[in-house]
Amino acid sequence: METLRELLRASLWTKSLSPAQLARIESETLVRDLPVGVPVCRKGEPVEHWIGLIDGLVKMTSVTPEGKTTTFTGLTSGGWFGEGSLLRDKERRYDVVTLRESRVAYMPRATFDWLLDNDIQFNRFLLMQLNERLSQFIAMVEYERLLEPDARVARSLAGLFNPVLYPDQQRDVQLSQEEIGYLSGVSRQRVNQALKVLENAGLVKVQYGRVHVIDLEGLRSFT
DNA sequence: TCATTAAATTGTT
DNA sequence: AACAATTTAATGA
Repeated sequence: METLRELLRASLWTKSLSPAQLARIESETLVRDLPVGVPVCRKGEPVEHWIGLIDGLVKMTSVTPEGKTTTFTGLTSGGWFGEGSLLRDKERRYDVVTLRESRVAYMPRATFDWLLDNDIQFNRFLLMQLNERLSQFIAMVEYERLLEPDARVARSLAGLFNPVLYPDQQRDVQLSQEEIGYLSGVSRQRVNQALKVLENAGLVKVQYGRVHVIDLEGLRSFT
C-alpha cells in the first residue's frame, strides 16, 4: 500500500464510516516515511497516537536496563497497533522499530477517542483485534515450550500474514535470516536449517534477504 | 552497460 | 562465535 487512503480503505473498522468522517480521519492523521532501523515509537514516551502501517515492516521490542533486546513480534503493512497503550497507559511499554523502509500513519489520541465515542464498529474492531493478539501471544508461549525450532520458525512467519491483523495481502517478507531468528527466538544458524526444511516441504521459497510464502495454511499447521 | 568494490547476507563449522 | 562464500547495491569508467 502507498497512501493513507489505501490503508483506511483496507482497514476493517472504516467500513461503516461516512465520507465526511473518513475525510476527518485522513486530515488529522500524520504520515511519516521512515528508513530502516529507526524507532516508530519508544518505550517510556507519552502515548499520543494510534499507529498504522501503510507499508513496510516493523518489530515490537523491549530493551532491558542492561541493554539486552528481546523481540516480541513483527507487524506488517495494513496493521494498526498501540491501542492497548492508548486505552490503558500513560507511557508506552515497548519500542517499535522499522525492519525495512516503512510508511507509518500516526492517528492523534483525540481522533482515536472520537471514534471510540461515536462508532460501534470501531469498538468491535478493537475488541476483535485485542482478542486476536491475545490468542497470538498465548499461542506463542505455548509453542515456545512445546515445538521444535522448525515449527517455531514456521509459525512466526505465518504470524506475519495474519489476515485479521494485517489485511494487506502480500506473500513476501523482506527479512534476513538473522531477523527471522529474533522474531522466532531461534539462532540464525537454526533459522537457516529450518528454512531449508520448510522450502523442501514446499511451504516457502527462500531468496537472498527475503522469504516468499507459498502455502500459508501449511506454515500455520507445520509440526 | 560493464567492471570493480564494499556491505550485507548466507552457509557451514 | 567465527569464517568463507555468495549476493546485492553503489560507484565510476
